[in-house]
Amino acid sequence: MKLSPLEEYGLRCLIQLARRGGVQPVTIRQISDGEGLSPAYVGKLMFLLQKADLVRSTRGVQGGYVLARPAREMTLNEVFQALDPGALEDVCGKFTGNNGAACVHDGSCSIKAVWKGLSERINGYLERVSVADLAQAPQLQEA
Amino acid sequence: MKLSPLEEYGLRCLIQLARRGGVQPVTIRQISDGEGLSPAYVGKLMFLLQKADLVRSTRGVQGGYVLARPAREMTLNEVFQALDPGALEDVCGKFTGNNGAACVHDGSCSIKAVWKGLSERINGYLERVSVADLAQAPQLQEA
DNA sequence: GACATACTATACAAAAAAGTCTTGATTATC
DNA sequence: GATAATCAAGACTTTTTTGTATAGTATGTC
Repeated sequence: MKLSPLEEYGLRCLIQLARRGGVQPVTIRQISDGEGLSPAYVGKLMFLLQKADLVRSTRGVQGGYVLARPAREMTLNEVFQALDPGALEDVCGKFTGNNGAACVHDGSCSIKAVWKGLSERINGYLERVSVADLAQAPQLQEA
Repeated sequence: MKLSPLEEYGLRCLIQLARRGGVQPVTIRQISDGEGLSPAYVGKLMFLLQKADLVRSTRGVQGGYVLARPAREMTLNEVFQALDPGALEDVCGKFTGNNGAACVHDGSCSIKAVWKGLSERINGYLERVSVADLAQAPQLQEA
């Protein structure tokens, strides 16, 4: 039950974009300097975020990245989904044990029900927190 | 934002113990057969669960494992903590980037506040679900 | 239109985690 | 008290994930 590095760092990059927040694109170099990450790694993160339509890129000399939408309308749920696809989903499909393709609990699977309830809770919380919340306040959000 | 295999499988083993629930110890072989896992792997899981005082073992011929406490008093929070220590904690200590030992956001770290809020939410939910809830009902718990 | 800047995409290496194996210790039964 | 059953603990291998490197494409400026 934890955040992956991709989720953590990707989120930070988005927050930095939101903070610099102008119309002027922010370059990978600027982001990587600001966050203490390698340019190559930031490139990969931005690639993932762009595929999920969270950032928009401009190439060439004055190029860089801007948020694709206002930070206020960008939820943590979307962000994590983009950076670690299929995380909170399909538990019974992933963990099947060695008995073959099907879950040994097939039919009366209680784990599935619990996990569903749990993931709904978590996603519910993540949907109520926007990137703007994080970008603006150093204080705890009581969303 | 996902469960690790250890958390998933370890939880299942506990549920199985709760279901068989007698005074008679359940052997590793029985658990591994029931869950479709290798005996060696179940051994490792039970080792972790015992260190956390969630199960109690008896050696020798009629040995095996029993729950250390009633399943009703055993929360998912404890279980996950036992199987993946330090998961929902200390994010800023773990992900520091390349700028050295300290988080580049030191001082005005908004991520830390957010993550704190998030982990409190999740733990709050996990504390309200017991192993007994999962062992008994195939339906969704609205805890 | 050549060149430098900057993103795009994939292949590769390194690190972490998962899962297996082996050796050892303990206990009931005969 | 010898034997078979069963857990204990750590070393080892395999797989997955993370992070890096590299080759390629687009664009603004001179």
